[in-house]
Amino acid sequence: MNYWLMKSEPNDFSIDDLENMPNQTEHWDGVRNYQARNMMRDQMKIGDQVFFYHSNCKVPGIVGIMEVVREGYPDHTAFDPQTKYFDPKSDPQKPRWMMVDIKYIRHTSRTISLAELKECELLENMQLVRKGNRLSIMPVTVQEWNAILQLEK
DNA sequence: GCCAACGTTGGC
DNA sequence: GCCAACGTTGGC
Repeated sequence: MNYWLMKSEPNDFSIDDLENMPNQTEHWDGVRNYQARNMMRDQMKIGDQVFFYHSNCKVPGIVGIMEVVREGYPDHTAFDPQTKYFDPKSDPQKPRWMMVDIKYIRHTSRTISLAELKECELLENMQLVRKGNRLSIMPVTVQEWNAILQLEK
């Protein structure tokens, strides 16, 4: 099993929104970055555990845990001119963008802030805390995963 | 709102 | 294939 972290702007889609979805499950649409796309297409497997991260907000940080429940398939929002994620270059016969389905597991007991993650020595090599990191999906090692769960307590 | 970092686009 | 221009991300 693999571990991941996925970012979302809470104004757009928050951990509470996910919890309130039917079956507490939603497709992770709108990713328009090839590296992130490749991870969803090739590496994310059913049962993988994922941190939900709130970005671009007052206190950026980890707010919950979720699980992959459907593996990579075409992101249909790329085909719909009505959505802000429309991409005319994505052909339904040959989709450019992919997504996975994610199911809510729980909120963390509190927001584990980016500032706190940056202070943790065990996490100093984590992609998230590196300067200039802009990937919205990234792998988390088992050591990092466990270190973050320790921080939560 | 600013701006650094980074990805993408497109002319050549 | 290079690289300047441009757009986006996201912390602060």
